[in-house]
Amino acid sequence: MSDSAKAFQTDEQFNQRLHTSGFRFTPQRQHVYNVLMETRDHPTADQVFIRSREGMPEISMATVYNCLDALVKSGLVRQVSLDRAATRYCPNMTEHCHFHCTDCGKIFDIDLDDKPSVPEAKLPRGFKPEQIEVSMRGHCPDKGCSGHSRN
Amino acid sequence: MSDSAKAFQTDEQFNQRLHTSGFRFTPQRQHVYNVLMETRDHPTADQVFIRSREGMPEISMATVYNCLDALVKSGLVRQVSLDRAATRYCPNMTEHCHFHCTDCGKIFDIDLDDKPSVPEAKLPRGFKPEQIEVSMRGHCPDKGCSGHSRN
DNA sequence: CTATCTATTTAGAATAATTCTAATTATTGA
DNA sequence: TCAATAATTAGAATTATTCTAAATAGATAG
Repeated sequence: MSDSAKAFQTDEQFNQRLHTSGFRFTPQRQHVYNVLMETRDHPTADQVFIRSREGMPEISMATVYNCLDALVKSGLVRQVSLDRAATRYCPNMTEHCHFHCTDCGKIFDIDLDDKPSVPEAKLPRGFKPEQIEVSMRGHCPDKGCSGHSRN
Repeated sequence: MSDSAKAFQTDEQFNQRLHTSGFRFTPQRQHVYNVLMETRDHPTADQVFIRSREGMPEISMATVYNCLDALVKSGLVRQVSLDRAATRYCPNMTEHCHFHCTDCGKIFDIDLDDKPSVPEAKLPRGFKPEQIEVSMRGHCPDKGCSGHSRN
C-alpha cells in the first residue's frame, strides 16, 4: 500500500508470472518475494519467515511455505537443493552425476567421461572448490515416464 | 562370519579406509556398506535401515545414521544431495550455480557463461533432462575460510 | 453492488527426517 | 586383565515440512 511507482512495473510482471502458473497475486506472495530480493543470501524457509514478519507481522509459517512454493512453481525463485525429501545414499564413487526422474522418482547414475570441472579460472578469485556435483531432473526412459503421459 | 574369501580383499580395503579416517571397523558398518552395494538404487536412510535389519535384526536407526555418516566421511559412500539441512531459496533466475563454503556455511551464486549443458548425446538413450544443476563445495575467499585455518 | 465460488491465509496439529542422550557393549592398547 | 575410548542401542527430542479445518479475501456472475 505504500510501495511507490518504481516497483509497479515489476509488480505487473510478477503478477503475470503468478497468473500464468495459475496462482493469484497476494500481498503475502509479493512480500515474501521482496524479502528474498532484498537480501540475496539463500535463506531457509524459517529465515524467510522471520524476515517476512518484520514488515508483515501476521504472516504464518504455512503461508511462507505456500508462497515459496508458488514462487518456485512460477519460475520466480529457485530451490537451492532440488529436492526437499530425505537424503539418499550412493556407493558409486566413480565420476558420475544423478538424474532424478520427476515422473517415477527414481534416481539414476549417469557416467560422465568429462568430469564436471568448472574451470577454476571461471570462479571469482579465492574460491577453492573441493567437490563439484551435477544433477539433472527430467524424464527417464522407463515406460510411462518419458513424457508419454500428461504428467 | 559367513561371508567368504572373495569379499575378504575388499574388507581389507574397507577396513583401511575407515581407519584412515579415524573410524573403527564394525560389523554394522560393513553390513550397511554391503546393503548399499547390493542394490545400487540410492536408498534413503530409512530404506537402508529396513534392508539392514534383514541380515542384522538388532541394528538400530541411530546406528544406520552413524554408519552412513562414517562411510561418507571415509569416502566410501556419497550423499546424493550434498546437504541434509533445510532447503534454501534463491531469487536469482539467471544461469548460475551454487558454491557452498564448508567453513562458514555461506552459499554463493557463481555465474556461468557456459550454461551447464550435459550434451544429450552423453546421456543414455531416452533420458530427457529438463533442468541441470551444478553445485560446488569448498572454501570461499572470506578471511579464515580459504584453507588458512586447519578446518 | 451483492452473493457465491474458490483460492488463500491462519494457527496449530501431525508427520517425517535427523540428531541427541544415557546406558550398555565392544574394541584397543598398556 | 584392566582401563580408556568408541560404537551401539532404544527411545526421546528436535527440526523441517506438510496437513487440517476454520476464517478471510478476491474474482465473477448476476
